[in-house]
Amino acid sequence: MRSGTLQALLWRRALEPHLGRWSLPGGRLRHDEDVETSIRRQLAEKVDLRKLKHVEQLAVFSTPDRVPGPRVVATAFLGLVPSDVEPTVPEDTSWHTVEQLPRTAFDHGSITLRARERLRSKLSYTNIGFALAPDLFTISALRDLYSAALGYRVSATNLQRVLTRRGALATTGETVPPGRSGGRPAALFTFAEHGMQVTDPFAAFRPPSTR
Amino acid sequence: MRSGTLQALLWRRALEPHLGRWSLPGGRLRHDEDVETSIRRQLAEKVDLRKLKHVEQLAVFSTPDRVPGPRVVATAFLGLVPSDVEPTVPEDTSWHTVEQLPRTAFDHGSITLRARERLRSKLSYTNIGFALAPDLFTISALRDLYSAALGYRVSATNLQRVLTRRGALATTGETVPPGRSGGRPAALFTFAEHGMQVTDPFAAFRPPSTR
DNA sequence: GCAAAAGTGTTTTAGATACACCCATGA
DNA sequence: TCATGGGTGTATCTAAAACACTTTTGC
Repeated sequence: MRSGTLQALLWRRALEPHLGRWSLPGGRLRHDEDVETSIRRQLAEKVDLRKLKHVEQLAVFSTPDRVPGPRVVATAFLGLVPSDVEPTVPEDTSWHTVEQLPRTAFDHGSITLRARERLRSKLSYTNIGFALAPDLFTISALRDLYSAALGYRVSATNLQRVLTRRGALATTGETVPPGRSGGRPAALFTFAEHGMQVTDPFAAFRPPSTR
Repeated sequence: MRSGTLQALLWRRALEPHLGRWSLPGGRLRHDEDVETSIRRQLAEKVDLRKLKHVEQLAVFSTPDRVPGPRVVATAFLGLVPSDVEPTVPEDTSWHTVEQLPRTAFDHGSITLRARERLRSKLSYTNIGFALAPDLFTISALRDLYSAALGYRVSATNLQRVLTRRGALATTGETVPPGRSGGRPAALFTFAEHGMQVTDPFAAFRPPSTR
């Protein structure tokens, strides 16, 4: 994610079919690796992306004709990279705003939209923001990340309170000086846990309280 | 599900490896079908189960040594059958309480537990109860189903209110006479929608209200 | 009449939103 | 001293849980 929008990393296909179209990075599963190891390897080898803070399975896409030629079953993943990773990606690879994806190869467009959907729901009931944010961040920076991912303006006030009440945020004591236009220095926060945790397990039907 | 517990349909393996152990029904994917079509076909052919009210992907299990011999990648599903389906299953197939599963083949025990986890969360924020209940049911019958699936006693009062407020329940006007021990006749309800719907989309971070 | 089961009314609690206000800084 | 952005205090809203109470039946 960069510049206030949610972005997906795509690369241009160098082979038929769908030569020249944008596609999600990936490749064949080896016999000695599981699917998560495989996708991490592919991202490292093919697009030099090693700093994923979170990787999770999305779904299997298996319609027989989803790819021309011999049948290909794909396990799709959602992988998240913090907003401060250097954007150096290889030639023929680039980040694309999810709101206006280019024409993609195969079903990669709908896979991307499903990934966004998954991210959006997890932002609500987990601490998954840790995977989008740098290690240290101000609340307004975090607000921008959440707003971009969710597609609507999030209130910084409430974001801070909700995440704090849930124990997801930790204060560092450090601050950042204001810009030219002034304003109070912003405090720097961290996520308390690294690794996804469900922070709001019972949206309803909670077990009876034990008091 | 039957008799107040959550149950899984397992069949005894007739072949090595793990001959005689209980395993989840399934089989190889054909070239002309997607994974959901495939699992529905296997359930129909192998264990004569055709009345699934809901089927959804769980996850891919792909650890290289999860099955002895040549590598097998499995796409696991959660499939739900209403409580009133006749329990006629073939020889060597039977329903097992998930709380005390027998020794299973391969990783089928952990797959089953993951399925239960998925079901439990979806009971909270969707109308997925429709897939566990008969077409017509009393609130106390529904309460028993929810209680068995969730593993704790659900209040009939609050269950009715929550599902009603969310628009998931519909009244039918019909009632059921009480048993020998008396009591007020119970009203029969239906689920308003057949097909899973998210009924509580925003556990948090709802978009600003448009008023 | 009384026990049993179903269902409703009402209070309480918890987690979130909304919004007014105070704080710390640059120019 | 004033505009600006950061942060807190407090009221309000909403969904759910908790529980007292009423309804309708069998015996």
